[in-house]
Amino acid sequence: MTKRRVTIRDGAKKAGVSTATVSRVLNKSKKVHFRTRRLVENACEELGFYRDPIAAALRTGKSNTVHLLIERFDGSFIPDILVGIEGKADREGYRLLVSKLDTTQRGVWEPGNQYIDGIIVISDSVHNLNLGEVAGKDGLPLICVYSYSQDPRYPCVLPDDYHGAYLAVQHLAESGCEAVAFISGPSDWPASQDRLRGYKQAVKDFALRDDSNLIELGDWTMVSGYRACQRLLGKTTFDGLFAGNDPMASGAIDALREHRLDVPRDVAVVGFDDAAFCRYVRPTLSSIAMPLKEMGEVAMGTLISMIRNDGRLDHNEHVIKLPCVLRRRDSTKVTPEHPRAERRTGYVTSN
Amino acid sequence: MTKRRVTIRDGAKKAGVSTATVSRVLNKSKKVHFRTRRLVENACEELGFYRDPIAAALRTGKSNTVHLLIERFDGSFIPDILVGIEGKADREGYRLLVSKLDTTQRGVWEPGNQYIDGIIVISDSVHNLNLGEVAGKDGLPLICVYSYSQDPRYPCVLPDDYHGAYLAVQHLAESGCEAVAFISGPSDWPASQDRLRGYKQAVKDFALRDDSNLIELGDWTMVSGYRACQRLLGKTTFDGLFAGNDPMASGAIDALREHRLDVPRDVAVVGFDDAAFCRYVRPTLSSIAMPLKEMGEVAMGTLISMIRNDGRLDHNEHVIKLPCVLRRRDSTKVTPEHPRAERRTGYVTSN
DNA sequence: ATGATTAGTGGTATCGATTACATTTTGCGG
DNA sequence: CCGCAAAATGTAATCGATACCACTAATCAT
Repeated sequence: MTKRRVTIRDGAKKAGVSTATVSRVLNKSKKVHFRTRRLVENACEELGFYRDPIAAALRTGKSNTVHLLIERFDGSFIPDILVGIEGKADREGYRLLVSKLDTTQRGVWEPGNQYIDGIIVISDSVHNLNLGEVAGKDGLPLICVYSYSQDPRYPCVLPDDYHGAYLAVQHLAESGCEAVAFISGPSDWPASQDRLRGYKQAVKDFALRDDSNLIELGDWTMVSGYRACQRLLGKTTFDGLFAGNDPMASGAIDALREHRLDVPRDVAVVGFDDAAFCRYVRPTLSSIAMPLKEMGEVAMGTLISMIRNDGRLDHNEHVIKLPCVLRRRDSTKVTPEHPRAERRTGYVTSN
Repeated sequence: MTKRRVTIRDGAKKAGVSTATVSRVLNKSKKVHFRTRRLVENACEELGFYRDPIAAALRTGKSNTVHLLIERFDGSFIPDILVGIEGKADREGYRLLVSKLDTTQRGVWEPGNQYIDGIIVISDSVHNLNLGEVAGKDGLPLICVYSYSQDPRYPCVLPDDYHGAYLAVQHLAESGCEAVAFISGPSDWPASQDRLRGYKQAVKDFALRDDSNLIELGDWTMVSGYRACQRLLGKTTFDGLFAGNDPMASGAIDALREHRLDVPRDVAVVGFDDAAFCRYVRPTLSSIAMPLKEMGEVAMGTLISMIRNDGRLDHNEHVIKLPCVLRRRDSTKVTPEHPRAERRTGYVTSN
């Protein structure tokens, strides 16, 4: 406990050079003779010396730390995004500080700036959030993941909802569906709008029944999916269903079951988000998986490049969209007895 | 960009006092006249001055930062634990640094100690992990969550698995079951052992059928639960089933369904962990919920008290167990047509 | 050979807050 | 109104690494 820290001075003395030289070695500066460098490296090695990042941060004003602001830790998509962020951060030598978004907003240690080099916001409701305020008046580099940013100073990384929805409907079409219903999330969410666009485009491209009766709104919850599906069943018929997220798909399946409709025989169903429970419900639920890990990696990578670029983004587009992928499961399985797919073979377009 | 930081000296000048006094105000030292204090507070307020935590950390050697080492970010129990940890940390004025356990172990910035005051390890497989090594030779205060620690220097916070299992079996008994099967996790996991003990005790206390044929092993996966249940069905009969976790319960239900047994009519089922998907499977799955948020809070609280106590734990027991709670859902519902519970009314013991 | 570069290195002020110690002010009994 | 303890405040060294500047030695062009 009484043991003093090994400082750069100890290293310098041991190597018989000045602290400045040791510092240069530590920072991989070019201007050190390779013999000296080796000398210093050995001395530090022997002493077990490592630079104190706190002292370095004080002097340089750079802490190699990124602050992660998370809206809800228990959002199901968070963990995978974190995996991506952490991996990239680690590889690039950045530390990660985390806290809850509102915690930080109410200013507990709000302008405890200066020791973070950038900010990543993970939220799904940033449209009612002032990013400029979060970045602080010092205008720290900031990027958000999973939510739109209107402000071009702050880039954002998003799943390509349009493309994901398109994939879902394409899959249903290729499974032989001819009328695909869509249960959308609330229409004021950018994600909902994009998914609706993707749905409509695919309906057109695959010559599915184009009918506004096939579209209903939910509020992302399971019960809203159940009710939306009931409304659909009350006014029209369909053999495919695309839900804006997995809980709504789950609720819809309940409604279908109540109407004695079998999934996937009578109606094939695709959800969105590829939540963990897709593997546990029966039938297992086909879904669109967002590239969460990649989103995290890209966000971290972009932020780092902003940090190194004096806080500015170098490329033009501040909205970065990453492609989703389809996860096929039983809820869209084509069984030998009901080879819907064959009926439609040939309709399938490119892409 | 060229704007210099507002320092303690600016605050001191503005308030007409010395930096020492400002510092004392900042640190809520008693020895400041309340008039001076107000003066300083106003000055700082006006200037928008906040102490630079980096400088403070350099001087004091305390950073008010706790390092969170997470084994797997995508473990389903992580988010709720984080909620607890973050909340407590925020309230107590601690920052949270996160990284992956193995990332840090392989020494990337390993002895970048000195700027963290303590460590929290979140892992479910710490029995093959050297905690002393993680804490470093400086012996930083360390606590683990969700995993056992053999070393009394490092406390751990766990769910009370024994009690949770007991609750599950009690619930099945009270729902009218007379023979409760148990699908255990691998027997080398401490959690499995505790849950088995809880199961056995409840079987005794509630006078359920005591039969080693009712116990099978799985490996936590859904398919292992399916197979274990098949084995059970091949050698015995039962009207209740307790699975060591939710995926195994889910697999078991598949096997039951294959055998044309209805859940909960023929067999009532309880899982463990209260995973998110319990609400989405059909029937919805009763489960034992671990007090994850509380575990996080208690871990953080305990760690902080260790930090303030020179790294040592003040109370004796280094294993802290928190009670689980039962979540009743449809997989154990007693229907009017099958009022098993009534059959057993009166058997119910205390607790 | 001379002056001009440049590579390599050292000396030391500095980042901003804390705190041991010194100093001043206040309070109070007599 | 004195004296002395307690309270309040100031002075300045310090934490450890960095980076500006200065300096030496080596390289090079003419």
